Amino acid sequence: MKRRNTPSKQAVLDILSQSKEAMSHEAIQDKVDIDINRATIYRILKQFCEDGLIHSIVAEDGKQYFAMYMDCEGNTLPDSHFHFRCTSCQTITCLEEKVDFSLPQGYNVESVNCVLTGTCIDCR
Amino acid sequence: MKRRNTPSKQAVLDILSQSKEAMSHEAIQDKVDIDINRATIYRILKQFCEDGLIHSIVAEDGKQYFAMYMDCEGNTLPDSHFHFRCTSCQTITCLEEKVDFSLPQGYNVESVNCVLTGTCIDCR
DNA sequence: GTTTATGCAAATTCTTTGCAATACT
DNA sequence: AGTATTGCAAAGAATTTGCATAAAC
Repeated sequence: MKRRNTPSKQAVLDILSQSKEAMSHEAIQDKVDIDINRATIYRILKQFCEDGLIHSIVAEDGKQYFAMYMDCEGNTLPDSHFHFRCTSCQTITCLEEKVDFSLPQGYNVESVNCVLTGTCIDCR
Repeated sequence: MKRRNTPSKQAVLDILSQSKEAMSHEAIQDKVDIDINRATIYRILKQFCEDGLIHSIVAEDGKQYFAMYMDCEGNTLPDSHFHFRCTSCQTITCLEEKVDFSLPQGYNVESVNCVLTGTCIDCR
């Protein structure tokens, strides 16, 4: 399936590129300057994930959050990094800290979903 | 609120004690030998979590999974350990591997939700 | 002109809640 | 008797899907 460039995709990408935090679908919809349908946003995000443009994590609240694979300075994040979810300001940040582990032999890891929950420095 | 002992709670606890894996609400309901209402199971699990008897994690599928704080041999698991979710056999196992990280100063962690997804040794 | 994207509404799935009935202690 | 627990049905929230229309290439 060939991808097409559309205003909706561009808008979602713009928002995510400007965000230091991983955003929920709802937050993206709120921030986007044009009206995009909920389902469309979900489809765009899914596509971006498939294309490796962004990554998604699922937090303890059971919701998905999306973020670029790059931080604001344009540095690529390590494939598997920790995320921090602040229960006070509700933000989810990508941490520099890489997830490090060793598995029993024979296990094969395809994806990593690590979220630490608590209060961030701005909220304590 | 004082806790009472009931057949439903006992049944749920029995199932979880015998399981090497973290179980979804649905799996528990299927395995329990008596009929327990869905809502009741959720309430029991929530209570067990509050009491620190079991722990819950949320996997990438957005669902909650529950497991004892002890493994089958009766050894207590570390507070924060990795979980492994096999996309082939759909099981979620508590790993011995402890989640290890260091946070920027000022961050305060209350809970840890770490799930590695892939294929386990039995499924490759 | 084809094929991908979108909007809309409805459907799914997991989880929670209100409330009346039941069962512990 | 008094309070915790349960079942039932309905409500909620997040996400997905089918389908007709619109927009990209």
